[in-house]
Amino acid sequence: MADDRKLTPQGEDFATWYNEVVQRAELADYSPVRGSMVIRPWGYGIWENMQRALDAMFKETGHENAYFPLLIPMSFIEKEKEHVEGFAPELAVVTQAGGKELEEPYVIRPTSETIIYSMYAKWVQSYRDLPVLLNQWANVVRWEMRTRLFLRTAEFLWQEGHTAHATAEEAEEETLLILGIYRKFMEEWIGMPPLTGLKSESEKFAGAVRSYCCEALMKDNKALQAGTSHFLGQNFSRQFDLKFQSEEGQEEYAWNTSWGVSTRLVGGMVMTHGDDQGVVVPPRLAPVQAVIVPILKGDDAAVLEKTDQVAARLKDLGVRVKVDARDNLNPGAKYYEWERKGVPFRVEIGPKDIEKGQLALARRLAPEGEKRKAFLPEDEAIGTLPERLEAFQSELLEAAVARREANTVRGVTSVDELSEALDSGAGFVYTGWNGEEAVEEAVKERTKATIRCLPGEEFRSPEAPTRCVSGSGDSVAEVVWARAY
RNA sequence: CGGGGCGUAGCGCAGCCCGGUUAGCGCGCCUGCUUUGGGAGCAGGAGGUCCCCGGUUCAAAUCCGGGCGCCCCGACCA
Repeated sequence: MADDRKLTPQGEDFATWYNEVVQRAELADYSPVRGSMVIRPWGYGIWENMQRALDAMFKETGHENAYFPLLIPMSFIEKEKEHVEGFAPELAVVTQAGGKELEEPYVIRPTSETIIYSMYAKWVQSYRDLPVLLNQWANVVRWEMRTRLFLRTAEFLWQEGHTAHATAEEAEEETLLILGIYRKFMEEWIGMPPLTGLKSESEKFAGAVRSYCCEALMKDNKALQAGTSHFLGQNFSRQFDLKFQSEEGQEEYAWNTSWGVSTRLVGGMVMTHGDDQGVVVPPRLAPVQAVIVPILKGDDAAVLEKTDQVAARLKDLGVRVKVDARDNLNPGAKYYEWERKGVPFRVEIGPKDIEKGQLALARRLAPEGEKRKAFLPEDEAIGTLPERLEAFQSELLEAAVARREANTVRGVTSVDELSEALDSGAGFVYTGWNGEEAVEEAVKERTKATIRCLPGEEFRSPEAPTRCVSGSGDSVAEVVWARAY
């Protein structure tokens, strides 16, 4: 159980650090299935807390959960041209069942637009049936060439929202509503502040008219696409005959949106806050917010009794606590283990503390120059823990925002300058763009960076760029470049 | 799919080039005792299809052929 090796430092090899920390913090492990991982209880607990928070936000805004089949008829996927082109290379297909060849193969869903809109077509006749606002929590399979724990796995867990509306304006509004929810969730729960904006034509979802996205900057200065919200127009409704009769009696195709975030967010959390000691889990997501370690030296019964008392009092205050009373590990070994897993606070209780009516309270991270561990009067330590957890939560967000800003370069006007900025460690680089795909390709070829998004208004530079970074043509939009996961 | 690396006890590795006893080491695990405020100590013990299939040989972890999987770089990819 004890694991006394140090992690590969982030600065030495970030990718190796990531693989080690995910496994050794017991977030996930490799499985016998190629490219598929097992999400272990610690990682799954974090995902469950993400789910709970997001689910509540979806429901507050009028969405309901439903569930659609895992298997989708091949012909459904093939109906929308760009959709099938986008997903064909990574489909897993079922051709046999019940010992017989199937008449029509089934695809294991890579995403569910097709089967969901085919059902909406049955349920919607009138504008009075709109909007339809459904979400499903599900697993999907995409046969990726190269997989990485949480970031890109062949099978992953996600939520996918699918809505149908009577007007384009309403659908667009929905797309942006969800983008806002994603952003709020990432900031307030993960402490991972994303840039939000629009995808370029080449990066948008296969089958969408427009894709909005959340792009977060990881500690190695690579961008992670953390969530997307798509305006699908009538692309799918036309293929699946999703029509309704309008108030004026006209037959019209519905307007759709789809949006999703996945277990990739757990990887984003790791790469946003983790350090050389391990993962750091934001308090709101932590399955255990405070671990209590009893220091046993002879007077065990008294210490264990006090430990249980403190645990009960913290639980009453709404703190998720765990008592680690294992007797085969030294306290130090437990500290390292819980720090690697990223528990925000640790409480130590020993005979000396009982004598003095105090507790030792240690933070997973402390602000510059502050000690991580403090001895506090028992009542104070317990009573202030909820607010300390909230403070910890906001400090994580503040640190992540500061890191993003420190690694952002604006006003870049040439590809040379862009390339130089990226090579000297910049994360997000802002430039002008003439809207041509050829520029994206040329820059990608040279720098490995892609347009992560056309940033939303509040992220744009005070002065809009006038010329394209390529040097040819006026800028039609400011864009953000980064090397991405 | 191209290039590179790797696969030997739960984990990390040595042994392989140059075939030859019961296949080793560290950590972990089990039992006991002593410990416990930053990765405990001693003693005893358990644990192996040497990734898989085939070939060469009196004899294969080791040599040869094929396959599978993992990691890194690239290509590909919401």
